[in-house]
Formats: sequence, structure tokens, C-alpha cells
Amino acid sequence: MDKREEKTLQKIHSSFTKLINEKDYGDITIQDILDDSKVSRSTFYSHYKTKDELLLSVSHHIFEHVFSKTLEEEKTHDYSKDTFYDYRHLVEHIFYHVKDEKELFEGILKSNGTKMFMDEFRKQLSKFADSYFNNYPYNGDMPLKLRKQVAVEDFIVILKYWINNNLEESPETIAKYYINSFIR
Amino acid sequence: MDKREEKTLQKIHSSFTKLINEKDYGDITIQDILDDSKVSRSTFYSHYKTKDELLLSVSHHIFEHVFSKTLEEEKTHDYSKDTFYDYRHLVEHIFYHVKDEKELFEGILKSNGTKMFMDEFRKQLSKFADSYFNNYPYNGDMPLKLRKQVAVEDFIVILKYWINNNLEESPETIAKYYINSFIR
DNA sequence: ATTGATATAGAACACATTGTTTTTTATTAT
DNA sequence: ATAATAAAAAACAATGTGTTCTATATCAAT
Repeated sequence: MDKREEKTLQKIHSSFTKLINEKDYGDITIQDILDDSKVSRSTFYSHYKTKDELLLSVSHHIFEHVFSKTLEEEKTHDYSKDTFYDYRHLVEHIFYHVKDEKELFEGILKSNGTKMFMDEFRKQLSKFADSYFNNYPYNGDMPLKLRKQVAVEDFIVILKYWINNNLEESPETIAKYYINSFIR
Repeated sequence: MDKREEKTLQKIHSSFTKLINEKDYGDITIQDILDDSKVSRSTFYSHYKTKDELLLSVSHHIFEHVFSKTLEEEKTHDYSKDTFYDYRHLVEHIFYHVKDEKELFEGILKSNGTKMFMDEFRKQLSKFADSYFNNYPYNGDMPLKLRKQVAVEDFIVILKYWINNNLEESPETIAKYYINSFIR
């Protein structure tokens, strides 16, 4: 790749990483990136059609880095000979890579979707989780605070599954799935 | 409340609900809402300062509807006399309300955050989950597909907790939390 | 039914962002 | 050294934002 091109892409990625730590993805304008990176408008558009395309490029780059070694290890492993323990090491491996890329992960994970809606939703679900664990204390190894957050996210993922499935299951069935996920 | 005001707010909410089912929140412009609702620009701005403020208003409205009865029931209940079973009914109750508001929930839950990043992330995590459940079959009551999605979201919520906690725990500890959450 | 209050419509406005195009200049690969 | 090409700079139309103004319609209360 042309050195000039490489340098430009690096400048854009670097500014994006910086900006995503300052504000939500939706609030970052291409103009912001141009101002910060000192890359000209025409140059930016010669590389990316939209802001989303830039995000996609950054995402590919980062996940390749984080998952490549892990997936290679995993592919060559003989599971017939081994136990549970190896998955723990694989997961550790991923977390180590994430730690290397802390800044970008932090920025992007903070930059949530329809943030206000989901925040409101989570606030309500948290009250429910608080109440639950007051009455049925949690004995697992996580910090209670984390266990509650997991309970909140489990609710949301089950709900999303249900909606994607066109609400075919009865509310009773879905509720059972959720309740049973508490017993672990 | 003034009848005219009520009618205007209803038109705006209705258009928003319609539009959120057509495209992502970030792609909806105030102009879109004005065009669809036939509410004038000045009128819109007399009620909401920004698009986010509208979303907040819609969110409050919807969650009040969904959670109000549930939380009342829950407050007046005597837990010293009862069992696990009541929580199942509370959860059922919430799912019933969600079903009533299907359209709005569907639209907003589809309208994800930094969508492309998280989609990419979930794709990778799904491969991991596939591999795990091939080697250690799942015996619970959920459909396997849903169990995998829960595994993916559990990873993400644990990661978010870790990052919010400034990566204070070791990767080993965090990996242990995640691995242990598989045994349920 | 009349009246005073107020919500809405409509238009004009300055401003920012987007995405395209053109020309000029600088850098690269060979 | 040169031909190719990447970048910068500037101008542009189109679109969206948020504000302000005036005229009109609708409402609540008597």
C-alpha cells in the first residue's frame, strides 16, 4: 500500500478512536474527524463513503486482532482429550487482547444504541433485579452488582429473541426461560 | 391538557413509532417527523428541544405503561409467606404488557447502538458459543439458539462491567465469571 | 355566544453538515 | 527522472437544524 494512503488511514482511525472516547458515535460528525485528523474532505471521501463504513473498517481491524489467535488455538485443539478447563484459557486469552485495545473498546462499548430508551429500560429492570436478590440471595462467585447486570441483560436478550421470533411463544414460556436462567 | 396540544403530541408520537419501524433511530431526522406528522416546525420545537428529548418522552410513556402495574403488585406482596412462583407471574405480567406495545418495542429494540461494531462482535462471540455447545451440550429448557444468544450477551455485559470498573480485576478472574455462568 | 388566552401554521432566516467536483501541489514507485 | 497517483484546497448544491416572527384557528371559561 502507498505510504501516503497508509498514513491517511492511520490518521483517520486515530482521530476516530480519540473522538469515540469523547462522545457518542451518533454525535461524531465527519467534519469532526476532518478537523481532528487534518485530513481533507476529498481525501476522506476517497476512502470511505460514510461514517458507518469507517466504523466497519475500524471494527474489522480490531476484531481481527482480538480473535485471530484465539480462534487458531481453538481450531487445532483436540477436544476428545480434554476438559472444561481449556475454555477458560481461551476466554482469558480474549480478555487479554481486549485489555491491549482498552481505549477503543471502552469508547465503543460506551457508545450505546438508542441509549435513552435502553437506559430507561435497564433502570426499570434493575429495580426488579434488586428486589429479586433481596428475597432470594445470590450465592455465586460474581460480585452481586455484576450478577444483577447479567440478570438485566438476560432479560433484554430473551426479549429480543422473542420479538425476532414474532412473539410466537406464549408469555408464560418466555417468562419461564427467564426465571430458570436465575437458577445457576 | 389542551385538546390541540394533546392531538399534536399524539401525531408526533405516532409518526415516531411508525418511523422507528422503518429505519434506525439515528437515521430519523426531525424533518422526517415533521413531514410524516404534518406538524409544523415551530410547533415541534415548542414541545421538544431535540430528537433525543422526544425519544425520552416516548420511553417514559411506554415504560410507565409496562411497569406500573407490575411494580405496584410487587410492592404490596408479602415475600415472607411465599415462594419463587410469584416472580414468574410478575415476569409474565411484564411480557404481557410488552406484547401490547409490540410495535414500539420491536422498532426501538431493532434500532441498535453502534450497530455495526456490536454486530461484528456478536458474530465472533457466536462462533465461540457454537463451538462450546458442540463440545459441552446444553441440557436446559431454552431453545439452543436462544441459549447461545444469552451466552453472547453475558460475555458483553461482563466485559462492560469490567471496563466500567477500570479493568481492576485480572483477566483470569473475569474469565472465571464468564465460564462459571455457563454452568446453570 | 363572546371574549381573552394560547396553540398551531407558515415563512424566512443563519448556520452546520454532507457529499461531489475541479484544480493544483506533493509524494511515491519504478 | 518520470509517470502515476494521493492529498489538499476551494467551491458547490442539497439537506437538516434551531430560531424568530406574524397571522390564523381553536380552546376554555364565563
